[in-house]
Amino acid sequence: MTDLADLRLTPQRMAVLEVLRAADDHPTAAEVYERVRRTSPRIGSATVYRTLSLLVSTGRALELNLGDGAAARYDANTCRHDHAVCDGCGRAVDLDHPVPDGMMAEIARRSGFAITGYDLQFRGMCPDCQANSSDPARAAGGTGPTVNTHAKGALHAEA
Amino acid sequence: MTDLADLRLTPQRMAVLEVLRAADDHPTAAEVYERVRRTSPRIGSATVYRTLSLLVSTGRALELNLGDGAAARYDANTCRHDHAVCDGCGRAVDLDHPVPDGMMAEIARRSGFAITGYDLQFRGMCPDCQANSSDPARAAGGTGPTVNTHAKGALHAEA
DNA sequence: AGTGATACTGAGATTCGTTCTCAACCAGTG
DNA sequence: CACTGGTTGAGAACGAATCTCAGTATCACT
Ligand SMILES: [Zn+2]
Ligand SMILES: [Zn+2]
Ligand SMILES: [Zn+2]
Ligand SMILES: [Zn+2]
Repeated sequence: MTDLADLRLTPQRMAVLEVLRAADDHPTAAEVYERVRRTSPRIGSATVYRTLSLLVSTGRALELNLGDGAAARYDANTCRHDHAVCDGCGRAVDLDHPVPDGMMAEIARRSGFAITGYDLQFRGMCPDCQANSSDPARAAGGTGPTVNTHAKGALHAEA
Repeated sequence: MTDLADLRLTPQRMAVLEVLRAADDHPTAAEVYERVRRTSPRIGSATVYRTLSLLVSTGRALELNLGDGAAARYDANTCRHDHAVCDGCGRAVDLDHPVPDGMMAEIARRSGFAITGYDLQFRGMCPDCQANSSDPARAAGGTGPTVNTHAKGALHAEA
């Protein structure tokens, strides 16, 4: 990967990068901020946001938009990978799955696009939340996330 | 609170649904609001947001989170389909392509998740923006024309 | 008609994530 | 030492989306 030579390695940036590298989950910027403050209490949130986008734009981190409209998440695992997102607890686990190369070529051919990449997330229930599906209490460590209402109804006109 | 079995087809909801059905792009809530106001000037944005999520939760529209951190987009085409998003102009075109069923089963098996669905967006340059790529107005994304996974540019002092 | 129950609306306030502004703060260079 | 340019941090500002709540519309039953 790109080396850090072209970056000014300030203590704040170092702290952010270390927090991100130590994270096994996929923390949001706010979570990174919170963790960085434990070792660098004087850091400002603007610096964390700035550093995260710097890391992303230089290929040292990935920004994940898991599609639920929530905050962006950051991933120090820069190898191309996709995620499975739990509708219950919001956890996102890494997927190391084979991507059919022919599929992207086919899409490019049929759409006329010059495809440069793709984002793919699976959604479902993680094993923990499947076990606790009848229990309204949160799974271990779960940050009360997305209440997914899949109720169906019918619009009926009376006029 | 609201029992979805008791839904009324009010003029406001009618107007939102018609705007969405008439849209060939994938408008954001703000764009839907703007268009609805042309025929229903008294409508409030809260009603538009409420109606859109109502349409989504009752299966009459899809909410798209195209992953660039921008606003959600809405789609009256409720058939399962994916999108190709242009890094140049932001346009999102529908893709009608088959995703191998075996892939989802494999993901489910390996992750332990109970997979209920997936979100997939391709990114790249649409034909129009490819033609105008000689114009150095803006080339925010990677300029690589071939299949390249999330090419990251060198760090440039971001404005 | 009237009455009450319930759903819906719209204006504004509020929340949340993120970016911007700007004075102060280093780190180099001469 | 002063100069210069990148960096920081506090708070303001921003855009998207939701919430609050009083007022309105529509229903069921008389
Ligand atoms: Zn879960
Ligand atoms: Zn990951
Ligand atoms: Zn384009
Ligand atoms: Zn579509």
